[in-house]
Amino acid sequence: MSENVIDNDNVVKSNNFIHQIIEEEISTGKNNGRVHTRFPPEPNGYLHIGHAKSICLNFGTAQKYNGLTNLRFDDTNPSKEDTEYVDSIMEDVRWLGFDWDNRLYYASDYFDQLFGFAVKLIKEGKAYIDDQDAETISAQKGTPTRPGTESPYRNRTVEENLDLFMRMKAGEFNEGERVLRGKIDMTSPNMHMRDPILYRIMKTSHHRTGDKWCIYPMYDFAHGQCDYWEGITHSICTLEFEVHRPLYDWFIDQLKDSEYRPRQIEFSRLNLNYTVMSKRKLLELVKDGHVNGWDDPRMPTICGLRRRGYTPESVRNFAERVGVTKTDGVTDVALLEYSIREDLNKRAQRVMGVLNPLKMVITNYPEGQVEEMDAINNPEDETMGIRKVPFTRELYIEQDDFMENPPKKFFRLSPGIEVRLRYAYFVTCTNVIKDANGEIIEIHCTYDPASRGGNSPDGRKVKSTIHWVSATENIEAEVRLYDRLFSDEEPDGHKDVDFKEFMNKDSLQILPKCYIEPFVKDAKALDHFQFERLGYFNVDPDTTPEKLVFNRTVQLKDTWAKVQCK
RNA sequence: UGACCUAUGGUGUAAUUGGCAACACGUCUGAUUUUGGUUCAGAAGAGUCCAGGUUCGAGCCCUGGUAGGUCAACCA
Repeated sequence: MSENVIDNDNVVKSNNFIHQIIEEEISTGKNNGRVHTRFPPEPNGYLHIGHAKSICLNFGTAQKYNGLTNLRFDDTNPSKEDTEYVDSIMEDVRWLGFDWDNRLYYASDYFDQLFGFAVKLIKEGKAYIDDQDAETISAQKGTPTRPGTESPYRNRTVEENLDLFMRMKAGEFNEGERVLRGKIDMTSPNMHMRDPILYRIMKTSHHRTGDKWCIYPMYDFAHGQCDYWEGITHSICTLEFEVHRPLYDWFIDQLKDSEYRPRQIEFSRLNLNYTVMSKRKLLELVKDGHVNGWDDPRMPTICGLRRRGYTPESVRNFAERVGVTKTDGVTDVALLEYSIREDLNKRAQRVMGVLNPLKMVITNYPEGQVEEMDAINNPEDETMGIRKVPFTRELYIEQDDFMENPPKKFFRLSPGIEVRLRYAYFVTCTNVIKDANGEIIEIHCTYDPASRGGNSPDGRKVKSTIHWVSATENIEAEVRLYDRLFSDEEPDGHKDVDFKEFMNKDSLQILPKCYIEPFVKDAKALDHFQFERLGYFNVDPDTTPEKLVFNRTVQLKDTWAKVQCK
């Protein structure tokens, strides 16, 4: 990678600013040189490519410094969370290739300790019960430019606070009637320090603790403490938590009883052009049926990318290439596409498939004859060997590979022109058959028997090699072509226009009847292929024994398409 | 009238902590090619947000601006 510096000892060093901080700390012996990170999703939705960046950062950083990474579910708000999400998150992290070993935690594991810590703060006069409603408290908080004012309940006695807190826990009050607040500083320039709410009443059963609790800690009151109790050294999160850091540190100060101290470090979240990344918007796309679920191959979710045909390696490489900084920017999806092409080019089984069939009849080829042609499985990897492809008198070729009146730089088949059928023969177009409307329905060719395998003994050249599939010896398949979901580079970047206005109406194109060479007949869900000259495709899980379904992961680079545009 | 953060080719990042602004994607040439793919060779493209200052020397340090982001859920 670009940030890799190969020094004289030939050691590859990747250094983002977080790694630099860590190396500095290791050299000064902070936390005894220990590195322990965590990936802390809230189980309220599916993970997306932005989370993948965070996962790679957290797990990758720990790996680099011989440290550990915990998986921790930040489940402090039972009204939004569900085990459905817990399961999908674990699956996605594993799929990416990371392992939390036996270190699976939940913020809810710490509810008792958190409660105890709250009691301690109350006893020390650092927290109090506020009886006001949300609106009043909010109004008293002031604004970023105007200081807040103190709650009339701020100076209750410890005894009264303790009594009220116990009664909150016992369920004596209704939701919204009481909250526990930290007693910090209502005039702080940082809004988060203005007596933040620590606990609120929620009479909702929790997906793990059931009805044991009716008061739940807020994010700020849970996250740093969980870090502390787990021995986390580097609490890596996204930029919007920057202003929470003083509060994070304040709680750590109240907790700390040794030299050990976790440190929150913020980095900028990933943005991709032509896509939206917020959970809320992705949920909207799913709920309103704009896509077919969280794992729709057009979605930037990890499960969507997986179904689309992305590999864990490609996603990890992408994350590495994007880098880690504090500057917010927008990454070009072209980089993501490059990452998957790069990976699949080396690994994908090649196969011939015709998406938009045009029948070709080789008039001088014996009827009923079937020849087995040798085809290379992957030119990038000789060990993958060769396979046989059946060749017959009637074939399908791609509609785009024939033009009756070709423009200047069109190298493919047209009347009177000779091309190579890949791994088979040279053929020359002799006739074009049209229907009553003048539509081309079939083309006739003659072949040169001497060119078997694709080379003529007389050494003559052709300008083009096209792919083909036997019209009789093939597998029919449905192929789903995907394009970007949005036609605008930044669909959620317009103040007055809803992001859905920019949805690309042609983001999904279904080709119900394509022809693929017989090799794919036993392909299993998620298997990758390169359809030669077209792109990378994988088998969609919708595939049944009766019907094979492919997704186009990404097209091959297409310089001809560029030429045409000019 | 606030606090905090950020600013380097079209895009994402780097610059050994003060020493000729580098890499990748993208773009454009050319070569090779039984994939208009891959690979290979090469090119264009920034003088580092602006203005001062320190210095032999500043993307890095100092001063002052400008622009953008974040913060006013009993969300995370």
